[in-house]
Amino acid sequence: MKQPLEDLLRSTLKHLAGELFPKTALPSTPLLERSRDPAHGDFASHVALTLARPAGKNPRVLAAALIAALPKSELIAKVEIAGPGFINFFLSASAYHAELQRILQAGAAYGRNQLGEGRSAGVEFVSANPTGPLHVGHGRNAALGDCLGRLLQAAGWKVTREFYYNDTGVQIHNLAISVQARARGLAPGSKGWPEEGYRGDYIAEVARAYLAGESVSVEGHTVHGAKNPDDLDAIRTFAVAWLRREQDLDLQAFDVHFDVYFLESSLYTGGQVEATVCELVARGHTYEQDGALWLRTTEFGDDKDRVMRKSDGSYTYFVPDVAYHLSKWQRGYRKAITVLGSDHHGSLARVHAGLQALACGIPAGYPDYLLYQMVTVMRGGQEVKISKRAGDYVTLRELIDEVGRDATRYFLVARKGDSQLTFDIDLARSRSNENPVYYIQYAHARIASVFRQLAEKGLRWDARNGASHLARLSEKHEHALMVSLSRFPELVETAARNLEPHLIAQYLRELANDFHTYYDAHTFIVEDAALRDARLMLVAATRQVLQNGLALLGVSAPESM
RNA sequence: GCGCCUGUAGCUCAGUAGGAUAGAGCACCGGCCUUCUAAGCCGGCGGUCGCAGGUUCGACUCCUGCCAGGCGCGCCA
Repeated sequence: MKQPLEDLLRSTLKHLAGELFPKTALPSTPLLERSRDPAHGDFASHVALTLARPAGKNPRVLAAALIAALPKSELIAKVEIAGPGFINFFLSASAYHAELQRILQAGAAYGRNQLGEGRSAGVEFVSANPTGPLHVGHGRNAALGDCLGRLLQAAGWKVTREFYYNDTGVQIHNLAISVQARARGLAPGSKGWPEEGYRGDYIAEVARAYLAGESVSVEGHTVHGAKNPDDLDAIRTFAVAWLRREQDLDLQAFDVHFDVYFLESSLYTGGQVEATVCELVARGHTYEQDGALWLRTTEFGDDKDRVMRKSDGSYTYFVPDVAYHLSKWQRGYRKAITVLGSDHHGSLARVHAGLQALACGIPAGYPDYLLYQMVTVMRGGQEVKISKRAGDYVTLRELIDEVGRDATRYFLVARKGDSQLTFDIDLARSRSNENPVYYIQYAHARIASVFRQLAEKGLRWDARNGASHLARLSEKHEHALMVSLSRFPELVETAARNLEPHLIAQYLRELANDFHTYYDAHTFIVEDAALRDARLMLVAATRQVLQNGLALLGVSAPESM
């Protein structure tokens, strides 16, 4: 709804450019914004204020000239100049009526846009190493990444969800020797227990299954427990598969699914790590010092140079990181997003620098990062310390079991990533009625109930009749609701562009509020068929947008509660 | 010491690429169920947008400097 008006305004301005104001002064930023105060109309433009200085004219004079040049449009009922030179647009009722019809015609597609133009986007998230169950922080990552994927799909991107993990290396070695110790009957802390071992009870479970010769199927292959506690390779393979499967079960319970599992080890076996280093050396961005090979990342905005190959000949983790992100580009992702805990933000500059040093056409900001701050968990009024090795931490599974999938997802995406999140389990559990997700779902359930009631009364909704009597929707609550509905596509666009899923959560709460207010103020199932059908049209459109919005969050839209 | 992030109502947080009188929820006080689900609605209370400068017609928003908190600064991953 905003776009046609924006286009109209911009083309009018282009027409006036050079005559009323210098051509170069035309801003590329949006010219329109939603008015906060209904007294200011539906949309407001401050373009006259912006142009006043370069034009050397009074903004109100500019505004008047702009309005005079504006072509007639069915969308616009009235245009006013206000204050120092704001232009306020009052949309016609028919503009909103047309939008209602658009919502019902588009259905699940309402709100989508073509920002991505069908290009390929890779969203990498969770990417937890298979050394233990997923915890709350992974939950935030999973919720953000999955919603982002949904948002980008809605914005016309072809999205691939990718999970990157390491199946070798130090942490995995610790995992293997921990399972081995358990298999030999050792308990954490006892004599012979490895210093860096993982102490959680789940390790004992892995050891038990290994000794019992159980089999594990994950990512399309099956691993059998070799039973032999001395075979560390077999233990490692089994443990990795076991924990990967556990994670997959958690993620499935969270309704999060991946298209690609990418193993860090494949970058070594496939030669990409070696190739990346050779390329960087060939580009002349490296030097040797103290027996190590360094990359001059400072030439590309990093604050210090980085070691790529240690003096013992092995690579630092930073090299596969670069090779991995290079592979994203090579695999066709024109947009790549890495969802990452902000405690790892130090690696951003390095990866960006490494990719730029390769000078292979990757744009400067590639990949995008969606960083999120730590989640602190409160239980019994106390913070639950997260210590993976001690095995004492809140798992994602526990949260889902206690709070429910919908509420957990909603909570974890409802806040901006860059603010810290306190997840109070007791509150979420014992006072779940106050949870905003129920408020939104309740609006949807109420609508479903309205249509059930209608059927029970032997009535049916005549959509065509409703469509021809939309002029009957003249109450202020109806107008407010129509305004909110029409904002949805703008929200999807902004949220996708800025990688901000929380905007959708925020919006849905407001939309639900508009609906509940309307519901309490007016009865929908009235005698007057014209009014009834028109109101049900608005209600049906609300249901559709609630569904579409909840779908973006991966939260269900229940028919009853 | 350096870098990134944060600081908005008693608490938890929004504030959509600088716009008009800063908004929700919770908490607290007071109203609303013989009528489509009260998991709801309405009203009230509550603010020096961390502090100080600067840019601008206009700053919660941009810049600088301070203060406070979180995270990160290894030939660890």
